[in-house]
Amino acid sequence: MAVRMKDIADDLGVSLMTVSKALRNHSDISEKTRDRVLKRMRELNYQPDWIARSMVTGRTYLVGLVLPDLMHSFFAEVAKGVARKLQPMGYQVVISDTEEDGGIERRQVGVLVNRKVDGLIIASAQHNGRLELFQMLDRNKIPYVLIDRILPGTQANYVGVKDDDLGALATEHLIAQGCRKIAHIRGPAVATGTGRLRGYRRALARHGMTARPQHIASGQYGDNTGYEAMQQLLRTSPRPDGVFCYNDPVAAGAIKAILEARLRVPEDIAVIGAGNVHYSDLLRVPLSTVDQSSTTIGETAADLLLQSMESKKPAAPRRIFIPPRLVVRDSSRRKG
Amino acid sequence: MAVRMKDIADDLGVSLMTVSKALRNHSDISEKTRDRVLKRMRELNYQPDWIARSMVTGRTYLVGLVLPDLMHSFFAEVAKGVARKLQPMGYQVVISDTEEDGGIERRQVGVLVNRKVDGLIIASAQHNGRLELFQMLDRNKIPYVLIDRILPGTQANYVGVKDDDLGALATEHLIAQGCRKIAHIRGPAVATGTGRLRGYRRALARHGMTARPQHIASGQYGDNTGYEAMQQLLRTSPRPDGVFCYNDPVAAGAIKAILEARLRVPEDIAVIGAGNVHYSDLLRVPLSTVDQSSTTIGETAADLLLQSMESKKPAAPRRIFIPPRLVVRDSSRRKG
DNA sequence: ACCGTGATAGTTAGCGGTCAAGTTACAAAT
DNA sequence: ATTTGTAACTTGACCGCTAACTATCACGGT
Repeated sequence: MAVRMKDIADDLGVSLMTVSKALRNHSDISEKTRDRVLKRMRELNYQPDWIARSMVTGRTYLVGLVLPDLMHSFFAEVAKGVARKLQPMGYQVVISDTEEDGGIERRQVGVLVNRKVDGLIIASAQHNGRLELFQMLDRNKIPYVLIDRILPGTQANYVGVKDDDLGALATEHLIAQGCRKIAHIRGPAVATGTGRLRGYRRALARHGMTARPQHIASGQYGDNTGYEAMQQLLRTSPRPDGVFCYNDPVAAGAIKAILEARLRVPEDIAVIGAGNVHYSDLLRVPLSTVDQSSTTIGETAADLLLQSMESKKPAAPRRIFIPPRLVVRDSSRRKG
Repeated sequence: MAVRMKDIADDLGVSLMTVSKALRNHSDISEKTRDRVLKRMRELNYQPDWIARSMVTGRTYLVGLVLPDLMHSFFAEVAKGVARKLQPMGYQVVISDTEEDGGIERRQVGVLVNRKVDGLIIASAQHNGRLELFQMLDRNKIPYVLIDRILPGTQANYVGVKDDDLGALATEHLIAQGCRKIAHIRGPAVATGTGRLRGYRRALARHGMTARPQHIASGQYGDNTGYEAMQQLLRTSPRPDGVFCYNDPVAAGAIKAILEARLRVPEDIAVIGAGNVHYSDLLRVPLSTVDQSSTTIGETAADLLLQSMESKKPAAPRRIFIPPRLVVRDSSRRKG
């Protein structure tokens, strides 16, 4: 069916090997022959067979991208960044949505490994057994880069924001806007959630305040976390005058609750989220947020992975932190 | 390094072929031998080498998913649906973001084809040369399913909503809510955009109205299409009392413009979008919309592709239309 | 006793490439 | 004239697996 090297070789009366070498610019082919070969390849529209090549070289030019949830816009953006960086280098991205399930994650990584992907980029779901999973990768010498969720206690390539800093940045901003009773709607007890909480506390401490326990709401109530957690916060006393929300969807829910209670944003309560999802400024009250440069994270992770894959000797793992960036919109901007 | 069939064969004193057959439940292996083989496989944690297998069978168990924009939540949801359906069947999804660029699309499809993916799911960006692209697929006998954007004038598997119906459904709803001067903010001049416009016109016609030319705004002004197009509509006379927007982000922008003009939604102007993006009800005015069951589209496309891939004889192409579903929220709900 | 048959296992050839070790032919060095 | 060198190709062997034959053996029918 398709054109093979052999066809070209027979066609030109040279050996298969000559064709193979010519294609890969091997030094011991004369310019004349190489040109003949390349010309004929173009004429016949020869496409090298990746599979056959993989078989002998062991490289697949496939990269696995393992994400907890494609629909979460943060991960979608990361995916975009990764793809944009890798495709021009001849790599294809195999995607895997683990639905935040550790079991699926382990299984999928396993599948990808025995598909012999050249490398992996993983935003790992929380689960015990993560450690072994990554040790397995180390043993098999498969380069990988973790993103977003760091795995404490291991050395591994990592790209993400420092969640502490993110939390601190957001909280500092609220303080600068004059808020003095700042609440936090926290995220799940994974790295990201606890880091942001820690940053929140740190910022308060720096200004001689402490977080009132009743002002830290955790919202594991399902999908409209933000809405419900905020309702709960509104009943506390003193009533908060600023809220730092774990992420933008939560913040959107919080705003909804505040407005429903006939309070104003930001005059009565200033709100800031995190993630800078792209619809943030389409909300009725455009949402202040902390941008974590999702696409950049993806691109950077891809770069890091490329280095690990191309270099023969395993380089020392690196951790790259993208600085969080404040995006002030109406939900936290107090004039004067 | 890894365990191969040969290792198991030698280990057990049988031939390689026996192992191969045992693994695949070939009928001419005795139960006893098969069990011995499988047992040893488990003990040694044998993982078949997909590449080697592909090499001889010609099947890769890879499916290409070609999308114009991963960050668009519709496509992200589709991707999720596709992955969810395909992964359990042993297929992996190779993703490709074409950034709405026909050139990239063609190139990527090419790459995927010579990677020998078993099938493709494509939401094609608009460009001339599409036809040839799909003819190429036909020639190479690669099963594929188009989604969202149909390609007129060809026979091909397709899954999506009928955009006419979607437009009509939205418009009928506005009419039912008492709107009499209904405007439309239209999308780009591709299948989706024109279909929805056609549906809008059809619904109006059915009720003896016609679309006033000034009430059809096209908003190619960049990213806040909806906002700007709505401002323009607000200056027309008669002022519309209902707007059907091409999609939800546009609708969100439109609402913003309306509220800024100190008008009320839905009392003064009712608004409906399309797509039911997941943040629609986080907006200040929860947005009415037409759901196109993105995940279902993905799953259905995957099913259809599975059929084409598994059956040897190429089945007649099918077009599956998912009925659009009205989701009424506050932005269009008029009491009484 | 002969042969056909069904159940089980083994052999032979690749699939389309690449790698490493030959083989030429011809020019320069001894 | 013989050796040596080198540029330019060619020759197997092999990557891990499967398809399509071929071989072996026990058993029953005639």
